[in-house]
Amino acid sequence: MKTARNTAAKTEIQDLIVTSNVALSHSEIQKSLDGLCDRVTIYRVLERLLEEGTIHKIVNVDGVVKYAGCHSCSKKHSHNHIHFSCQKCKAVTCLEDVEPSYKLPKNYKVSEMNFTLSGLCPQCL
Amino acid sequence: MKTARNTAAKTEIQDLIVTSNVALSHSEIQKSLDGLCDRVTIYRVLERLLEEGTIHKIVNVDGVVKYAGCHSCSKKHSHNHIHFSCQKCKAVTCLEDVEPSYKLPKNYKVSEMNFTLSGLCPQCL
DNA sequence: ATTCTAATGCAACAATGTTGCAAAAGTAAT
DNA sequence: ATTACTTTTGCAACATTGTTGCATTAGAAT
Ligand SMILES: [Mn+2]
Ligand SMILES: [Mn+2]
Ligand SMILES: [Zn+2]
Ligand SMILES: [Zn+2]
Repeated sequence: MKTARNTAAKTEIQDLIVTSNVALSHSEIQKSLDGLCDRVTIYRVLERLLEEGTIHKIVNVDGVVKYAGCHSCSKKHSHNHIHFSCQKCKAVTCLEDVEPSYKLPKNYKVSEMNFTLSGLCPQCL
Repeated sequence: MKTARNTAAKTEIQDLIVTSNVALSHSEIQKSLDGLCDRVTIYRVLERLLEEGTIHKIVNVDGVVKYAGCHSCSKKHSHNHIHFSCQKCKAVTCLEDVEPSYKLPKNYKVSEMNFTLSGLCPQCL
């Protein structure tokens, strides 16, 4: 069996993401860590945190990948919430309360969704 | 003033995308063109087609950027439709008829949306 | 045919992400 | 505390995707 280990890198990265009120990109995390560990390690830690269900991944409209803490996810990711990407302050936030509704025409089996709105956030409006 | 010109590359790329019933990525287009023009030219043609409002850009859940023809866009892109990304056949399609509804909590100004569902398409179900 | 300039090719670069492998460091057992 | 096991890391090397500068090519209007 595989036994996960607690390392400085993992603890610090997890703390950064979960504490933050905006989603963070790999490069933003790297900047915050200030040389605590290698770039590759950050990628691998993020991968582990995703598998654990601690964080979730957001692909922004501009293609930038960001990470945010999970709140109502226990082991299985169930993200049916919207993300908002501010074009001015560049902040990407989870709108956990906003669940979109839609109706698919034919036989589709949905297992994942990625819904990002972009524009101006309340602070920048 | 700038006067657009019709070139072999542009004509071919536009035809490929508009004709296709699935969204195409840069690399898929490059493969189809089979050396007709340089990689960079493809990027620049895609940029032009986007500005012209002939095609629209889709950032998939996996981060892959795809391009599809516009149908109800006249100069201004207005894409309020959903995209579906099949995890089996990898096809990304426009579901032009499906318009999601949602209600944002605070003061947000939305100018763009990117909504992609992934799972199994009717063919793969 | 001449002229103007949009469009292209090429090389060089940057950003992001992945992989292999040896070294380092958790963790549990002794 | 020491040992043994295996996860995790660092480093180098690589792949993919996208951008930029500049000289050259080639539409299209005259
Ligand atoms: Mn979220
Ligand atoms: Mn579409
Ligand atoms: Zn903002
Ligand atoms: Zn399919």
